[in-house]
Amino acid sequence: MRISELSSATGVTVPSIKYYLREGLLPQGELTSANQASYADSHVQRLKLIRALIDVGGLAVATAKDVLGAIDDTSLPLTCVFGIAQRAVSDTSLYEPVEGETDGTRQVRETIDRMGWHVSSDNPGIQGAARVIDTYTRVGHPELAQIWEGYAEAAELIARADLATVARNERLEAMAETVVVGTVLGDALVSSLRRMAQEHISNLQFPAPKE
Amino acid sequence: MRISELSSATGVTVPSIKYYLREGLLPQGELTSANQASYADSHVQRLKLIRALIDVGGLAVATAKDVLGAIDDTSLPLTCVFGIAQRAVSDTSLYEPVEGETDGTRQVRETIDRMGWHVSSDNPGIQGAARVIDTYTRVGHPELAQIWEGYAEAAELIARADLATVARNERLEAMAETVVVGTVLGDALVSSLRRMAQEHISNLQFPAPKE
DNA sequence: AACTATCGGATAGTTGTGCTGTCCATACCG
DNA sequence: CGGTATGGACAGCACAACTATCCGATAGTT
Repeated sequence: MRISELSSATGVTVPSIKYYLREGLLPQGELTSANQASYADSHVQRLKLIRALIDVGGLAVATAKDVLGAIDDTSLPLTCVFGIAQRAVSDTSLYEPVEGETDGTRQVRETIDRMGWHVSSDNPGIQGAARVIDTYTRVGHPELAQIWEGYAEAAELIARADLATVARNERLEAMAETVVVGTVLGDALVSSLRRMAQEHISNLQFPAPKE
Repeated sequence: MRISELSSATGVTVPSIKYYLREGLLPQGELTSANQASYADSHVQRLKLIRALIDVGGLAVATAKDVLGAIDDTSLPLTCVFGIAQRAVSDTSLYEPVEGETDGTRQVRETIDRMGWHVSSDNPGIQGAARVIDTYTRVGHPELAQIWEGYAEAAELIARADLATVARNERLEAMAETVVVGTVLGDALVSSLRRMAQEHISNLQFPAPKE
């Protein structure tokens, strides 16, 4: 398969494919001569995955490169892949360490205890959650900082579904990819479902007159 | 309060404040003469809100302008503000309409029915969820498309917590802002909690040897 | 009243990201 | 054998979000 066929098989333009090759997201094709290369089905799959991570998962190109590297490194244990995928979706200013002890970090620790969770202190979720809580108060909406109880229960349900799906996978070598795709795209799915549920519950609580 | 005081009160640089003024996110200060303006506490609050939406919520500047407009428009009913906030967080390629009937849209409709939700057909979550489902299959991980059951239950829990918090607000004129902040920042909070819960559940299912 | 720092407003420039376009020597295809 | 496609290098582009510079006016100190 040559580059133009790879392009038409995936809908990605040839210049973009060349860009991903340059950036190291897509492995080089097998060179058949000085300036001819052939691409396999695995390149089609990889390219679809790249676009999924970038377009649907919202990852930056450089971040996508990192998680693809984690998928390819078969020596990495699964928990490690999880961590890399988590850090990838968390690759925004949101997750930069909050300096020192804040109300947010305190509340997050309390909730972790209450839920009986066992979470390592470098989990990016801790920083992210603490920052959101602190922001709620900062913008003058401390009432939102109490929204926790429902969210934490829900997060545990989600994580159970996540792990059950990963465990159900029979092909062991595909599990790393499942973990990455599930973690990165799962956020978008949860948000989308939240939008729908919000409208439903909102209709129950504030019934609008039919137009 | 002059612009430099506004700057030091919020930690936002003077050029950035000028930029937000230009773009219409921050209302002009009251002109005391041809080239002197004074800013009030409301400007400090607004500026903090702007940075929260952009930095923590991840909104684009232009999108933040839209939701701020929705907060200010007191004639808008709350359900409308909800919709605008939802569309704001959904302002990525993820939510562009999927053309035609796909497996994803079919599965989303099924889930909506099963959950007994009442969701209008232009809810951005429908497009977003459908696209994620379709992407799961496209990248060769159809097993993830079954992750639904847990997610939908969890989304309903989250939405209940959201609505309960909004309803609990005593100041009616602040409810629109609560809705926006809760919707926009809530996604980040849910994702963060998901990261923590994932690590916890992952430790339960795949206990790692202590180093 | 002079002087200096700061102001608002306008405009231009910078940085980073994610492509896209052009070029060229080579290679395949009819 | 001639036209089209290829790989690779490099420059260019569009957009977003600032950031820097300049200007004449003004506020506050002296």
